[in-house]
Amino acid sequence: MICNHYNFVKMDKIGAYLSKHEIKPSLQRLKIFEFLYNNKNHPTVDSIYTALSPAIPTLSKTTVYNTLKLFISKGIIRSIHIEDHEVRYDADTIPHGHFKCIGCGGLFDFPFDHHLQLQTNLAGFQITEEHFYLKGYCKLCGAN
Amino acid sequence: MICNHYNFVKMDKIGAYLSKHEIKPSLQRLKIFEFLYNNKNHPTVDSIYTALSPAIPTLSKTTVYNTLKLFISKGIIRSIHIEDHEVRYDADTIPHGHFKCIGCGGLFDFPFDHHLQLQTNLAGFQITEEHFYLKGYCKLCGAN
DNA sequence: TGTTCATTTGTAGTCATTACAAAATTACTT
DNA sequence: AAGTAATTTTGTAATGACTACAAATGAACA
Ligand SMILES: [Mn+2]
Ligand SMILES: [Mn+2]
Ligand SMILES: [Zn+2]
Ligand SMILES: [Zn+2]
Repeated sequence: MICNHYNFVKMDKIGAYLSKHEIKPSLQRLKIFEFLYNNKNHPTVDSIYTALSPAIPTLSKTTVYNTLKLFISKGIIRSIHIEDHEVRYDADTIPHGHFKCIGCGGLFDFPFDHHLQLQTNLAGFQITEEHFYLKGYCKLCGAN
Repeated sequence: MICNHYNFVKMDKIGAYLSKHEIKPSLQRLKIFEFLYNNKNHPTVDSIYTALSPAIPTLSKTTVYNTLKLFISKGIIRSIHIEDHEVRYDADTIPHGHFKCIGCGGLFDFPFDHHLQLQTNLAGFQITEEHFYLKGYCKLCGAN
């Protein structure tokens, strides 16, 4: 159920990855990206902030917002908008689908062939992003 | 480019449509659904409110919010969350794709075969909704 | 060390949405 | 038709996620 498109070996590789994308690897940026990389359940701003606060006691929620916005502008993470009241983040930028469970709130990855859909009447349109997601009940929450 | 999945002939048919879905057809509800039905550009709460205010001078934005929420709970419209700062609404509930132009902000329909994707590793998951959308530049905004 | 620049932080402000209760409208009963 | 109850609409206040902004901190460099 989990996509593994990238292959960092160690924490210190993340610094090089950020640098390669013109992002100076400060402590906060390293930790935030590391958290996103290790937690493939698509965290929210709040869950990132709550998780990192103990390790970085001075961390500000504004920094989390700013850093995620920076990451998005550099193209190394994506934001996921499924519910109107929550934004979730994903360090996996290779196109894949998402399943949102309306029971437990879990957000799961699944692969899909993103070239199947393009045989549609969008001639002359320039596509830069594609998003595909499902909603329903996951295996554990199955309503029955 | 526009999907036409439903076939109301006249305004007064909308009352029956609402009733069939356990929605008492008040003036506000009729007008709001009619507007959504006639404007397939996926309006926002604000554009609905602004458009209907002249005809219904007493209209409250709260009523627009409440009515849209009611329509969604009864399953006759859908909300579309693509950007984090705007929610758009669609009276067409039959699965179809959306193309969001990052130039002009336009949101266009396109058909797609929603059964193509389901050959994926989601065994045991109950799917209740599927959403597929693209972002990029429309024919008019084409960046070149 | 001193100077400059980039990053982080806390606070104040914004804005879309919601909660809530009063007002208005509709439905029902006598 | 008048009275009563239920539903719907409306306006205002409150909420809460996100942003703007400027001070504080920290890194880079001479
Ligand atoms: Mn993902
Ligand atoms: Mn549509
Ligand atoms: Zn679940
Ligand atoms: Zn356009």
